[in-house]
Amino acid sequence: MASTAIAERSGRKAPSQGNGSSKRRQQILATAAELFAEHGFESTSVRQIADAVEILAGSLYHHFATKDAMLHEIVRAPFEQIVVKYRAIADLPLDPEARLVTLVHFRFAEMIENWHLHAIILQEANLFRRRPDFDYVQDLKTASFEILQQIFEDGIANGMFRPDLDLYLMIGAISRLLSSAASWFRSGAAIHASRTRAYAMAEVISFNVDCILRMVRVPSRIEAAIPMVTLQTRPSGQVSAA
Amino acid sequence: MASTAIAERSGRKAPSQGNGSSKRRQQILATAAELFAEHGFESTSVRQIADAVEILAGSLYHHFATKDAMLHEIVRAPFEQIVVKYRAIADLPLDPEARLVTLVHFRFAEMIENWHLHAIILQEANLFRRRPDFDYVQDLKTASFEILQQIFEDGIANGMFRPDLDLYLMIGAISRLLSSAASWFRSGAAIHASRTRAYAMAEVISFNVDCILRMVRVPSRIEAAIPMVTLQTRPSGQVSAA
DNA sequence: GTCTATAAAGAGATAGAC
DNA sequence: GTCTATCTCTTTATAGAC
Repeated sequence: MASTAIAERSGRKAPSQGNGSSKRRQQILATAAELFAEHGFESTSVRQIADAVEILAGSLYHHFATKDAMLHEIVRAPFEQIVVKYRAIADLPLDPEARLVTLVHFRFAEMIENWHLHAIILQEANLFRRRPDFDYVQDLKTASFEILQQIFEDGIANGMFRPDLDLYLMIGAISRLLSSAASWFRSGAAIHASRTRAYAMAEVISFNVDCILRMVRVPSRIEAAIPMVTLQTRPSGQVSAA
Repeated sequence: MASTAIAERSGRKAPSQGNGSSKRRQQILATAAELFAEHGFESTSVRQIADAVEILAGSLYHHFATKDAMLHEIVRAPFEQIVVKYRAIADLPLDPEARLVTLVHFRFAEMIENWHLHAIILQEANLFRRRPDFDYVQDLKTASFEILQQIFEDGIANGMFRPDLDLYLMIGAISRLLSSAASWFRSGAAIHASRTRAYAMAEVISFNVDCILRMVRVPSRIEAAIPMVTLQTRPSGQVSAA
């Protein structure tokens, strides 16, 4: 029923919009995501996107109903899938600290990999807050907050993390620390760090893990070894600890 | 010589542009800053600014040569003055940790106070990187980096801070932590933190100071008392420790 | 200093030929 | 699935009356 209603709404003669993923569609979306991330959604014109994929502006409307629809397609499903992966990691059979470290590793690497998406989520936060049709973005952010919350509650319960932690502030701080660090790394500042040297991603991740653990560990564990983690991602998309 | 050249360049008949600060000019700039911070520079039209100050769009060009000129006036001088104040605090006759804590307090409060400016600096980072006429923004960021660097070098030298600190990474992390925390606080999330309760600014600052000190202190000082700081700002703009 | 009026370019989107 | 052509609205900016 729902799908019938959607099909009726999405196009009079339904060209190829809304559903499948022809190569062309995916290429256009990837290019649009890149431009949105670089210049902002509202400052990117459909003409710029069209030029970049060597098509005429009008022809884009064969693939997508509106510019907004492109943004939805870039953000919604991919973000949902990412949160699913976060949850899988948080559910691994490891102690809370190891789960935290694994999640931090994964989140950072994942943000670099899907940089365009995360840059858009970060930069267009105002837009998403204003527009009700993007409410799902906030919902997904809340979901990933709660994933970290569970880890911290476990860690406090078993004495690894400080019992006086304000979880709301701490989780927010860690999330922002990570995404701003990824943003910094992606901007190339890590490489052209002219003042000293270049930084590899693993090094930046280790630095951030170290910072985070110093913030959350009980004082007696402040110098404990940092858990090593290797993640295995199966072809199915499932993750497991190595 | 330079000022003559600028006067010649800035306008044929030089209305009231470039120099003084009539009330009207300041009102327009304040409104523009608000809109730029909220919606982004490129997404804000001169018409929106004009509407907000109840004037016609064309009339704005009596006050400012271009939309870009407005942005320069909003960012340049104010940011320069802020960095001057950062430096004054870093030069106070206190031990390095007290100077760090004082600077963090001041920076956070100042970011909330001049929120529009900081939001613009944060959000339009891409724009400022692309456009050579905004190079001074990067220069000022570098200057405030070096102010923190001096404090950390002193703190490592006298044994208060970890000698294994990577200053480049740590200063970047702290700067981003603070500005993202201020952004979060300003967004109202601190008040509508529906899940638990509201947070006062002093509380958020204390939390961040605590996090920062845990990251930088030598392990033996991890639970040392946190220096209390009260800043006095004289009418002249000079600051001193109370 | 603000208005009216308008230029010139660019925006998002549509219709219909091929 | 892409093109040509075009509509309508909005953009930054200017000229000149008041």
